[in-house]
Amino acid sequence: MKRITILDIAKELNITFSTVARALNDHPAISAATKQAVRETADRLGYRPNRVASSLRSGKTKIIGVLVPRLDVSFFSSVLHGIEGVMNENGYTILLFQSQESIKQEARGIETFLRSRVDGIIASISLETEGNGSYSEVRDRNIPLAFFDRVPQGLDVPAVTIDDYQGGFMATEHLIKAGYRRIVHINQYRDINIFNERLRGYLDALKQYGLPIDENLIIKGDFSLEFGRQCVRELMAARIDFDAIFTLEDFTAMGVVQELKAIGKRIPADVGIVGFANEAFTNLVSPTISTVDQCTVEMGEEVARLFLKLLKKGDYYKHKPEKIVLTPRLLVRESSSR
Amino acid sequence: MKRITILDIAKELNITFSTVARALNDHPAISAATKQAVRETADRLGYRPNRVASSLRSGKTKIIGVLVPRLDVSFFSSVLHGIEGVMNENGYTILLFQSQESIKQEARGIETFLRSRVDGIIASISLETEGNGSYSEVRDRNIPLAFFDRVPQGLDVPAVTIDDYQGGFMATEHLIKAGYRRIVHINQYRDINIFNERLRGYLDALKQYGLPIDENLIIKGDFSLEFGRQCVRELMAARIDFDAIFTLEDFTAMGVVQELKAIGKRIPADVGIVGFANEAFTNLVSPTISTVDQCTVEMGEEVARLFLKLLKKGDYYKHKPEKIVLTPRLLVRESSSR
DNA sequence: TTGAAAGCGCTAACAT
DNA sequence: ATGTTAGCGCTTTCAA
Repeated sequence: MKRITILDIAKELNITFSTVARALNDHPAISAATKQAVRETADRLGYRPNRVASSLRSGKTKIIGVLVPRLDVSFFSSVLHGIEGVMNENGYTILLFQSQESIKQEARGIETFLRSRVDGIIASISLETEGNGSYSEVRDRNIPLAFFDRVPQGLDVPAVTIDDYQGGFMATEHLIKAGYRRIVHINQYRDINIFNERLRGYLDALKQYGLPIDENLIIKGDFSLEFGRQCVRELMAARIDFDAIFTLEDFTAMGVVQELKAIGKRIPADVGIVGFANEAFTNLVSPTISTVDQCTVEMGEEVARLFLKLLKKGDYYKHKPEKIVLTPRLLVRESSSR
Repeated sequence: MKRITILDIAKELNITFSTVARALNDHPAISAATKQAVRETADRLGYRPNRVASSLRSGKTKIIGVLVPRLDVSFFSSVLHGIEGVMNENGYTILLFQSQESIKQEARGIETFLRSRVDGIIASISLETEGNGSYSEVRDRNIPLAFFDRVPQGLDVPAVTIDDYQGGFMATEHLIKAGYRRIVHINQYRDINIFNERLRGYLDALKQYGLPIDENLIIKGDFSLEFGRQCVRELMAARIDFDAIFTLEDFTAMGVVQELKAIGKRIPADVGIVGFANEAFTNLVSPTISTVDQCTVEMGEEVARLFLKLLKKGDYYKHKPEKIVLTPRLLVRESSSR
């Protein structure tokens, strides 16, 4: 099947291709009759506008690059769901790239986006990324850029995040108000802003309620269910006294719950638990796990909208970048209700 | 910052732009010295090849359109994770579109892909799609096309699926062997091939083990946790005797478990449960739920590889389309172990 | 209201 | 080993 171009339509109708182009783009100077004829012929011949050609000429691709760490993590796929939904409604298509949490792969993604001449980039940085990664170059080329959740520290760019500080604070405050006093916090060993913020929230809540800060209660490691179990084992082995655990994310909390149940601790009577992320399972397991909801789909939609605003403004880097901070929702469930 | 083209590099070095183009593409006829000089200048000037131009000229975009129902469903985001991983390694980028389970939106997706001149399309059809949807047109245009999991019935195309028949059979057989005799099956009201296959597996297992088929035990509805609960309530209200339930997917199974526990039934002693999909929570709840694993990431990787083979062959629609059927894994857990 | 013509940045056939 | 040339299919300016 031969590829139909505006030239073929023009020949059919004995007009020039530029008239066809204008008719298809609903140019005001073209007569209704011509437009009608052009559209019918286009349909009849099975014409599909060639976006590649139009992009080359116009310099706009109507494509947005989205760079996420990995899509088998429900947080990122939910956000992507939100981004795609809004972008789609506004006539943009998503070019997708996973960094797989690798800084090198992240750089490849940006390179690909640059070569593909995307109209802009939305990203969440990899765990390995330090400083600005390859993002300064995007900025230098005046390509609009927005981040969600994980934002490079050094770059003053538009971003949508949740208030991780507040999330950490709320979780801890809730545990304190429920009467827990020796609250363990399991964090991550890497220097990632959002994780540091949750820790800061934890510390400030303790301070505000006059509780001592005990370094023995602050654990850093990698996050996983297994790590949660290990933490409990180590706390017990070291005979460290505790009556609650606030974890950086839900899988760790799940591990904590499993191990505590295994050694006969009652939840929430003996130990209160709060996780982070509102993974689907937290509301299905027994006891249901209290957690902090990160408004994933909303975050995606917000970053997409913020991005569209940015695109309209032009001069992306001349204005003060807009930052949207969503308020996390504390979901109190059985694991901390006593 | 001015956009650098091969012409700028050529001017710097006093050679022609075609030499530059060849040097950049590592053409054998170009001297090592020239290549070296060109690459250095390209780096120095911050040159990025323009893929849009190269695509227009070459007719290849190195972009694959991926059309999925929705990314907030973990099945699809996991498969996409697999697809992107393999495609990425092979130099392809993913253009993403969600049909949101709507046939109209699905058609828009295909239209977008066609206009974007993607090198091929990988898709899983929407629940609304009947017949071939808009896919016949893709075929007519000789654009390579492959499906995963949900495949249009009428089109003979390459596809990766799991053996849903076998999944249904294994689940049912396992329940029979565990001593359950009155096995309910909760299915979906729509005429979707993969769902029908699971039902067929259920029926055949009953037949093979000489158990009667009781229409009262076959329920059709929409899938959700709430529907699972409702089914149990209705079975009880109608005083229908049953000792096991095999559901079409895990959330329904979860609802079934919750409702049964609520009315004091013991699992697996009184009622055995098997779900389908191996959602993350099935291994975390209590009792852990037996389920059928769909090999999601593997499915994505397989469909990507199948696709790459297809691309190499050319003449996509002249060969007999390859179909890969993955064997599902039955995961026996507490909910059906007695 | 329509036509003519230039050019976006490459690839690739042909020429030297 | 390098240069010349002709497009790919559009958008857009200028002219009629």
